Formats: sequence, C-alpha cells, structure tokens
Amino acid sequence: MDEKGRSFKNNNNMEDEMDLKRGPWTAEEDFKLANHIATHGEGRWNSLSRCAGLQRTGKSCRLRWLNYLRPDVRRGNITLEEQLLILELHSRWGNRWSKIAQYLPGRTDNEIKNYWRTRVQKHAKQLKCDVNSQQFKDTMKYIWMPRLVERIQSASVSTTTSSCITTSNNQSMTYDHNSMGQQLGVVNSNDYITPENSSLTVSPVSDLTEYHSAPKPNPEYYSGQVGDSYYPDQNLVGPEMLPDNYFDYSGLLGEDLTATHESNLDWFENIDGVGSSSSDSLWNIGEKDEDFWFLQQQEQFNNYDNF
DNA sequence: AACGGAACCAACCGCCATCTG
DNA sequence: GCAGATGGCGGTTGGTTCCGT
Repeated sequence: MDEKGRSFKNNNNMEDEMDLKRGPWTAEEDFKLANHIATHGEGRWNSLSRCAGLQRTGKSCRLRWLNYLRPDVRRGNITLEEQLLILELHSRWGNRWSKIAQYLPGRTDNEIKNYWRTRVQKHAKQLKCDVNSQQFKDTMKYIWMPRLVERIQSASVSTTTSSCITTSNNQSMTYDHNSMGQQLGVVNSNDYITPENSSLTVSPVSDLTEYHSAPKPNPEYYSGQVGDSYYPDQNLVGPEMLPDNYFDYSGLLGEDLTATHESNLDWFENIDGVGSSSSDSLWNIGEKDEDFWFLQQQEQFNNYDNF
C-alpha cells in the first residue's frame, strides 16, 4: 500500500477497501494512539496504526501525535516573545517552519505556519504588498519588531523589573527588563522610527532582505557595523550553529539562542511570573489596537522620501 | 437573532530524502 | 545499486468559530 496520499486520491477503491478513516480525530482514537505510544514508543507509524487498532494512515497518526497529542505540545496564544522570535527567525530562514519551531519549545511547525499565514500575511494584505516584498520586510524590521519589543518591555515592567531565568547550564540568573529596549534601541513607541533616525540595533545579520537574496541593506539604516555581521546563511545548519551576534537577544532573553529548548521555555514561563498568561492576555487585549497602530505607522513610514 | 465574511487551525496532500532489505 | 517503505517538510484545504452588521 502506498503511504503517500496520492494513492488514496487516485484510487478510491483502495481507500474503501482498506476502510481508512479521515477527518477529525475522535477522543477514542486519541486515547488509542497515546496509549499505544506510551507503551511501545513512537516510530514505524504504519504498523503502529495497525497494532493500535486505528483505521488511519501512519502519516495521519504521526501528525496527530506530533501536532496535538505529544505531552510537551504547548497550546494557547502565541506570546509576544514568540511572535518576535518567529518574525526574526523567518526573516532569516524563510518558510523553514520546522527549523523555526526548534526555537519555540512546545510549538509545532504547523502552528507557526498557521500563525504566519493568518497574522503576518494578514498585515501584508492590509498593506497591499507581498509578504516577501522589501517594503513589508522593512516594515517588520523598523516598525513591527521594535513595537513587539516595547510591548514585551511594558508587560514586564508592569509586573516586575527583573526575572529569574534558567540558563542552558541550569544556572539561575537575572536580567533587567529595562535593558531590553536599549538592546534594540527602542526608546519610546511614540517616537516615529525612520531608517534615518533609527538607532535600532536589529542586527544586520537578521536583516529581512537576507534570506530572499535581496541587495545588502543600506548601511545608513544601521547603527552597527554592517560589514562585520552581514554574512550568508548557508553555513548555518542548525540551532547549535547560530552565531553569537545573531539578533542580539542577550539582553532580551538573558541568553543567546543557543540555549536549550528547556531554558527557553523557562524564560517564557518566568517572564511574567505566572506562565504566559500575562503576555497572552496582553496580545488578546491589544490585537485590534495593534492592527490600527500598525497601519498608522506604516502610513507615516511610506511617506518618507527614502522609502 | 440571523446572516455573511473573516479568521483560525487541524488535517490532508504531494514531494523529497533517507532508510532498509 | 535498486526498489519499496518510511519519515519529514512545506503548501493547501475545508470545517469551525468569531465577529461585525
């Protein structure tokens, strides 16, 4: 039997014959799958499906487990910190969802992909520009991402001025939320940010143009040393290969992106003291305002001669 | 309250890479 | 080296929920 969906699509008789089930999973199926994996482990999904008494393809079982049933799957709204990370990592790697998901503990590639297609592409649509266009990338870099940083700051400052995080070495350390904005040069959201006056230290390494083979960014736009940190991506093969100067989150996250998933999760859970609830609610409350603000800023941004 | 459009998200599809015999 | 099986990934779809009118 062909495990690729094509066979099912092209041969309905076979599908009928095998009596394979499609569509939403039932609680009973979930239980069977989770129970079987708990006992026998995962892998060999086709035989697993049969042994567990499921009328599902192996691929379907795998997907259900990875995206939904796995105990470490993190559910709920994408937090501000996660949004920032997604924007940054996507600017670097493009639609490499599984790779991006490696840096968001508990988040699946599917979830990140959905977030991108709904939230991010929605903004691009509103701006009437392509999500891969230079205009949109610049908007993300100069408006959206600093805005996110600031909102993270605001949320943090309103609760506590410092947090405890766990490093990859399982050592506790504190970081100062007030330094986050400084890390990205964000002073005040009311300050209109332009390429000319921006002191953003969004690393040129993270430049949104890089992944899509656009020309090098205008050095005027950066306060840092462009030539020093602008380099091609192809040598980076995984999380462990991230350069130290890659989008300087050291002040933001209190550690670099080479930290373990577990320590990242610790940070996400500690940033607002009570899990992600604060930042989640912040996002929920501010979402409409965010859209309005976003469009407003973009409008001003577009009026600049150099853009 | 009813309706329609937008947004969300779980699940599927199709392709490719790797594994295994 | 080859063919089939399996796993993984990005793109897409369609059902459900949300929200404005």
